[in-house]
Amino acid sequence: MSLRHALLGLLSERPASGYDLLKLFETSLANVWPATQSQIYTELTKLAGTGLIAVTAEGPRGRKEYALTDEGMAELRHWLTETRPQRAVRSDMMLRVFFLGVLSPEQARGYLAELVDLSDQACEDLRGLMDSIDWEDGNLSVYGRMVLEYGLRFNAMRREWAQWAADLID
Amino acid sequence: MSLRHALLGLLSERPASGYDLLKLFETSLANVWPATQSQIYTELTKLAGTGLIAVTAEGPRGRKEYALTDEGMAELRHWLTETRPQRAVRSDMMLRVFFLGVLSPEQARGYLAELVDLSDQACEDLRGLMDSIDWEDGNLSVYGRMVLEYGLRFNAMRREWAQWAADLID
DNA sequence: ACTGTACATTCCAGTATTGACATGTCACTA
DNA sequence: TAGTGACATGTCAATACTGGAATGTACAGT
Repeated sequence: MSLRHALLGLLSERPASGYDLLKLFETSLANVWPATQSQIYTELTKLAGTGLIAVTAEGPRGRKEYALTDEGMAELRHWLTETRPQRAVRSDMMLRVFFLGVLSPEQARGYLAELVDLSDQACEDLRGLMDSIDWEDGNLSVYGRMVLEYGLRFNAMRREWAQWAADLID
Repeated sequence: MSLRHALLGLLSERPASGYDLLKLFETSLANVWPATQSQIYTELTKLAGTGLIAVTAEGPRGRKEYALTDEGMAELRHWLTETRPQRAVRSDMMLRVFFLGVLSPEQARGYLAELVDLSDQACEDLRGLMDSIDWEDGNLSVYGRMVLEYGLRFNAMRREWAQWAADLID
């Protein structure tokens, strides 16, 4: 159900088309809630159907600009304040670690070394993102930056952990 | 596709019934790849259909014990060595942070304070889990412990971050 | 005038996941 | 012996997600 709220959240900042939202997902939200193009367009149609958002303008190439309605804003606030976040986080990466025992120690170490590289790469990407973003925006800018910091800390933590774990195999 | 491999991984340690696997998911795997009962039984049937696992014994109450076949083991190894883990991690919790701007600073701070508590709680739960597990087992024990350590570090990191973020709002 | 690229949307089949409901057995104990 | 709780599986409808195909428009540069 979070995709719905992710869209409401983005639209709370400013009106946007499906295409705009897709780009926003690719940059800012990709690291916390990835979504595909088909999913976004489908959900926008549903959201418009239930009145949480509305088409406020039409542009070239069939562009439809959506904006949050009062009901949509109410739903967004309700989600943020009245519902508890899910504790469960799925991690393919960590799931694999459980079963490294079926591989040789060398292979297991190799996997963990890969995680180190991957975390480094992710950190670098986030830093690139940080530089590329126009930080003059509204609320999303302040809180988006917070999430970015989280990403950096998270990857640093994972890097250290993978290093530690790889050393442990010896 | 990871549930399939999670099951293969657990069965690589020892044969087990759907019920056993369900319990294993509830404890060890709940934090990296949650799965429901219906999903597990459905997947076991499919896996048995494709020959990656096989029923090796039947017990009371219709209990069916599954074991990994050679093909299943090959598939598990293939997954671990030949396929890249997904970088994307969905986090409801962090998604919300993006949109805290629609709330008052007090409410936003409240949410972050909740994350601090939640992380503390998670740490405590993991420590409880650590004490309750029989660490004399095979491979799963070694690598399961690694994942547990990851959980502890992860929650500690998140705690610090949430604290930092809450302070930032002032 | 042509061409490539970015813009922009819709639809679909297949798979994964959720959250029930339904059914029955076995062991223990009050 | 009646009841409870743990054991054990199967099924279903609804929703979420993936990955791709199909279609077409506007614009900038050559």
